[in-house]
Parts: sequence; structure tokens; C-alpha cells
Amino acid sequence: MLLMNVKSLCLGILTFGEATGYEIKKAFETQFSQVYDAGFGSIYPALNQLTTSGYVSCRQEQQEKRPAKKIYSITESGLDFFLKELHKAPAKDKFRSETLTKLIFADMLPRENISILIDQVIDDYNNYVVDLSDSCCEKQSQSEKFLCGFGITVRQAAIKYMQENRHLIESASSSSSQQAAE
Amino acid sequence: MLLMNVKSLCLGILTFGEATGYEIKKAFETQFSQVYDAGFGSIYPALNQLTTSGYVSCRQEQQEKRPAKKIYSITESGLDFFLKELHKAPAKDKFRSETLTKLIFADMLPRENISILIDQVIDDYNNYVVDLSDSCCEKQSQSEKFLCGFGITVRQAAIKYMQENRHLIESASSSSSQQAAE
DNA sequence: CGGAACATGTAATACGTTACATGATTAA
DNA sequence: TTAATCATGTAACGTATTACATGTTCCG
Repeated sequence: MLLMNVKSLCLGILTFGEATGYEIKKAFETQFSQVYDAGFGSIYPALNQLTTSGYVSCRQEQQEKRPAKKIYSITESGLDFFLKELHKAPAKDKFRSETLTKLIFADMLPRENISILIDQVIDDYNNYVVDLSDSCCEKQSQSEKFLCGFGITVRQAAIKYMQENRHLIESASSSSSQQAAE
Repeated sequence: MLLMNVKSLCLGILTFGEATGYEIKKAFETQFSQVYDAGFGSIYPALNQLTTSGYVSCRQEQQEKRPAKKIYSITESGLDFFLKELHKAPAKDKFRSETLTKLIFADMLPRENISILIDQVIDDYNNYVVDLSDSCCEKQSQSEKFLCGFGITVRQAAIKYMQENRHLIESASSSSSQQAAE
């Protein structure tokens, strides 16, 4: 099992303290948003499997007019397992960009389309930087601040590069593609 | 279907000209290495499915003492499909780093371990930059150069950030974790 | 003689997404 | 009244990875 999957990360989140599936989802949306995102459809099954493996234990708390809360805690063997994962050599970093992938085929797209595409990525990145900058201040741990700063820095560099080099692909796109595109 | 999957990308590669599965694999390793990687176990089934869908056609070339080459070409309907994919709004960019993910749990790792981890990512990034810089010169199309430069710039920014900020997490890691880790 | 490159494929497995299903509470 | 938040889950599907299976040629 890799570190970067729902199960391991649920376990990791539980090292910070007990939590429900719902709360774990929120952790994915905040602390872990930069490196992972998981939906309920991944989290709940993961927690069930972790329970079966004995890596987490589950205590139920009845609530009126709501489904009972299932509060999960990491067990000793769960912590053990997680630490072993943490000591394994990490896989290489991967950057996946659909936009950049599309731009490889820039010759097949009309000029205008390319410009819109680039405008949008820049915009996305800008928004991302703004969001991170806001949340960064609230972060308590050093490692979270480090991660936050990383995300900001890298995206700012990406924005700058795109602004300075977009002409390379914006000028090159041929008009002959429009017939095929339409 | 998304743009960023084996099938669409095989189709995309075939817009550059006919190719065998083996050659497509090489295209993934070179031109597309930054944005995707696919093994034979993904490519061959993909090509079969694309053939069934009528998006590619296949011509066989007998060879002595080797399995017959299957040379694939994109069909009209395949090109049509690909262009439609190309015109869809792209998904948001994702950056996945196991190392950064691990570093969120820096408090649970011994100081030394963290330093090694950071040294290794920086090293990986440096190697990546070197490889890209070499291959960049050979690139013919503008869009490939753009992508290449992007990869270099972003990684250089990442390296710089890590060098300047690693102390944030290197100093914070507690020694109390060592007992649990061992 | 060993390893890389050429050449294709299948089967089992792992992993995650999406849609579906249910239903109360609270704030705008 | 409408959307968001709280709260859990299943089933179907899409997608990719890994290991297995086979065999030749060429270079060092």
C-alpha cells in the first residue's frame, strides 16, 4: 500500500485525534487539499476496511434524529502501520495538467481558444494563490505553513512563466485547423 | 471520457502520424513524460478498444521472427472525437507529492529523516531539470518547448523554496517520535 | 553471455469516482 | 423556501497497475 491513498491518509488524519468520516472529509478539504482529495464514496469504505484490518476502532455516539455518529480512533497496530508507511521511500512527485496536455496539441486549436485556455489556468492559479494565502495565516503547525508556502511559490512561478512565454504558442497556432475543429 | 487518459492520449499521439503500440509507448516516455505515463498494460488494451470504437484503424506488417507489427492510424471519426475532447473544458491541474504529504507528518519523523527526504526531492527535481534542459533543445514544436520550459521553471522555483524554507520543518521535529518509529 | 531493444498481449488486482439512497437541522 | 451542513452508506463503473507469458535480435 502506498502512502498516497485514501486508507493511509485517513489513518494519518486519525493520528491527530479521533474523528468521524464526515470530519475526515473536511480534513481532506482543508489541510490536505493541496495533496489529495477524497469524497465520501472513498472515505467511508476506507474506514470500514481499516476497521476490519484492526487499524482503527470505532465507537458510536447516538444522536437524536440523525444517523449515529461513528467516531474513529487509530489503534496501536494502526499507528504502527502508518509509521512504517511513513518510513518507506516516497514515489516521485507527479504533476498532472490537462491544460498543458491540451497545449501540446496547440497546432490543432484556433488561436483564440489557446488564449482563453491560458487565461483560465492563470486565473485558476491566481485564485489558488489567494485561497492559500488566506488559509496560510491560520495554519498552526510549521509543516502546514511549509506546504502552504510551497503551493503559493510554485504557482506564482507557473503564472509568471505562462505570462512571459505564452506568445510562443499563441503565435504559432495555424488557422488551417479551424475547418477540422468545426 | 476525459482528455487525460490513455485512450485519448493514444489518439492524440496518432494525430502526429501512424504508430505501433511500441512507438506510442516511446512517445509517452519522451514528449508526454511531463504530463502522463502509460505502460504497455494500458496502451495495448486501449488500442484494441479504440479499434473497436472505430477511432483507429490497424494495418499489420509481417516481420520475420518477430510478432507482426500492428501499425495504427487515426480515422476520421477518431480525429473528430479527439477534437471534441480538445474543445472541452479542462479539469483543474493537480500536483501530487508523496514527499510533501509525508512532511505534513513531520512531527512524527526524526529530524534526520526529514532532512534526507528533502535532500532527495531537491535532488530529484535537479535531475529532472537537467534532463528537461537537455531534451528541450531537441524539441521542434513551439508547444513542446513551452511545456519543457514550464517544467524547468516550476521545478526550479520548488527547489529554491525548499532550500530557503526547509529549516521551518527541520527545526520543529521532536525527538519524542523516535520511540514510536522504532 | 548478458542485457537492452524490439514486439504484443492477458488476467488479476487495486484504486477511485459517480450516482444513487436517506433524512433532519439551521441559517439566509 | 432553498441551500448548506450534518451524517452515513452502497453499487456500478471507469481507469490504471502489476505480474505474467513469449520470443528474437543486436550490441558490448
